[in-house]
Amino acid sequence: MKMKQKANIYELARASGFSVSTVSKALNHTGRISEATRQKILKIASELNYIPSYHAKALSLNKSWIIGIIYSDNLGIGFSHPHFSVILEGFKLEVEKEGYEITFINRNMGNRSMTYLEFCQYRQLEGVFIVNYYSLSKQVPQLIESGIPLVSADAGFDHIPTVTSNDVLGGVLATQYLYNLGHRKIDHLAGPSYTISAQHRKKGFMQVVSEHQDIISHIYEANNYSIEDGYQQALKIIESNDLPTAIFVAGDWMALGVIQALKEHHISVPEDISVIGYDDLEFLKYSQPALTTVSQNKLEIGKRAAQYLIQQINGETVSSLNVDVEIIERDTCQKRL
Amino acid sequence: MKMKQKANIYELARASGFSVSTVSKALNHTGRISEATRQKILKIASELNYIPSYHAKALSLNKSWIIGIIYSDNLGIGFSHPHFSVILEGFKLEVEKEGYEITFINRNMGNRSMTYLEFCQYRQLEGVFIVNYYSLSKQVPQLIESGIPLVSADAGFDHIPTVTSNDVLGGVLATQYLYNLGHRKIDHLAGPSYTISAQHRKKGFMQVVSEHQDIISHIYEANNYSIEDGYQQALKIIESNDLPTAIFVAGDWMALGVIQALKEHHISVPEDISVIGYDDLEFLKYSQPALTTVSQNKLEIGKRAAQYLIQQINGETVSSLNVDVEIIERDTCQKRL
DNA sequence: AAATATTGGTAAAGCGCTTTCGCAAATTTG
DNA sequence: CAAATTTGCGAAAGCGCTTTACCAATATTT
Repeated sequence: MKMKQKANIYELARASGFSVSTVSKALNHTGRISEATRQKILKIASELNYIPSYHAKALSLNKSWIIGIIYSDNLGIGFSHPHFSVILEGFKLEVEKEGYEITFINRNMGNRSMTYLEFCQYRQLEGVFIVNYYSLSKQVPQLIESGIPLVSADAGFDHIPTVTSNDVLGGVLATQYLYNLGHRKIDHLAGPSYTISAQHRKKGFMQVVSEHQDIISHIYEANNYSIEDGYQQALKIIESNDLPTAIFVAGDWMALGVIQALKEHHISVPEDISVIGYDDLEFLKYSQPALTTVSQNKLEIGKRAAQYLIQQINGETVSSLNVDVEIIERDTCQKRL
Repeated sequence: MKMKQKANIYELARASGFSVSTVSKALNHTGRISEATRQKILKIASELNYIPSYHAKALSLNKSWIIGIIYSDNLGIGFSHPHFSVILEGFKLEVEKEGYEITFINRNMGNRSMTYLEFCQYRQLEGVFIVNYYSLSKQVPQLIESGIPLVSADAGFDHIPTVTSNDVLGGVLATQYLYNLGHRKIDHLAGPSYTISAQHRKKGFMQVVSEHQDIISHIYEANNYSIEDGYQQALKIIESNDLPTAIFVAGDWMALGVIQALKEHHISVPEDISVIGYDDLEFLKYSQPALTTVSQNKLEIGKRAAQYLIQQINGETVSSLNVDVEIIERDTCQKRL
């Protein structure tokens, strides 16, 4: 077979007998040309196996169709992060629908090392999605200032449209759920107070508590969302000698630790104590007993973030958004008579 | 501040008094120019906040510095895949070290829908990393034929350099481990036979069995690697009324199902039966009891795949590679006296 | 000191595409 | 049927960078 590899627009022009500009118009469905010549050119293009050059297009049009991703992973687990990786997945699916690609913003490409902003300029990115950020996010203010469209899925910067779970609602729902099951002694194991999410979940909890005079509650606070911390804090609850009948734990990992600690002290879940977690980590539906939890709609968060970013790229203004959460009823909560 | 946004090479030329070609040489450290003028130009470049244009560079140099990723996810879990997402992470880290970016090959960009190959040509990709593939991989042969550098982390195509775990070794190690613990009645729950990995693990198992006359074994086979299938197959083992003292399960998910089934039949792990899994899924170190398993070095697989691909991009020829696996001793296996 | 080699720099073409502007031919209007 | 409009197409400049080929000015060799 004689496929002329990588024909360009000039060859199409020669082969078709039309000019380069006419060919361009035919391929892009722009400008004024007759349908007849358009079809002729298209036919030849397909015969010659024509594929346009992205680089030339991008240079000429000054548009990259690429969105930058800031995915700072200081846990060292990268794509495996059970929360943010799903959000990123939702984001990717949505932007691809609109014809955009994603690329990871990386501060040290090859030899040269760049700032976030420099990379954006270098690659002419259309916008940036900040999935999450940690220490190396000092460069974010510079991005904001530059005026490039931004959206985030991690609370923290006030000046960026942010799409996150409605964690206050989550706290409310979880607590109400336990209350409606008949629980009146409900403890809350909060996440680390320096995280916005932990603050909000706690706020939701306290809101429900204040609405019901008959709830007796204690609040404990972990240093991070780890299984280990959940375990340690549960020990405190046990030592307090004032066991609740239910615990709202601000994270699934911690909930796992809590359940383990209870088990070791022969306190059974859910018979003695009901436990509800938060996050709905994929694999915990298989834990024993399967964890009841508050599910964040991660795919939806990613999707909405994508829409918000694209709207900004198109010149619209957007604000922040809280995505609803829902209770996933499984086996770690029980009616209290 | 008067930052002239987006100065280009022409402005550098005018500002410095040199020609465009000289400026280009200064910036890229190529050609023959004096160190003095080079410094002058560099100084001006930094003053003017110069950032080159990727598109112009790529068009001119005919080099994109971008590697395509085929990550067909028919499980619908995308980045969260516990095996392949880690491999991808390792790959990404390694190629970024060498100055490459990754992008996801996507067959329907915006309106136009492209084949894998068309996308590669459109974006002038340097090479392609096939992380895994499923149904829509029919286009892969076309890629192979095109001669673009390829590497895969999923066995299946003979004509692509592939980096995978040494699953035969894994089967051998797991079985030997049980044997050395004193087990002589060892069953194997194999993965679905249409997967290469399952075949290899089983092969390793059978190899050790054939080396020891005193091993009594049965082999069961699941339809997929799911927890559910593990559960079902375990029931068969239990019904057989010829319980082994140890089971080598070809996947962690299945192992979870197996343990659950045993538990429900009051057969305790590891006291009555030892169980060893395969994969070392991140979160299973927290299962109860913590699963002993064969760990695949996923980051290493990704890293080596990256190196192999870059070597091909640089014109070298590479073959396939098996990365070593290792036993992770935890709590589901026990000495048999 | 003449012949040769090296150095420092530039002009210009090329990478592949888009788009404005202009012009002739075809079509519509009054 | 002349005038005004619309249609179909092409020439050429522009996007921002690299690189070859060439030239003049130095430096090095006999």
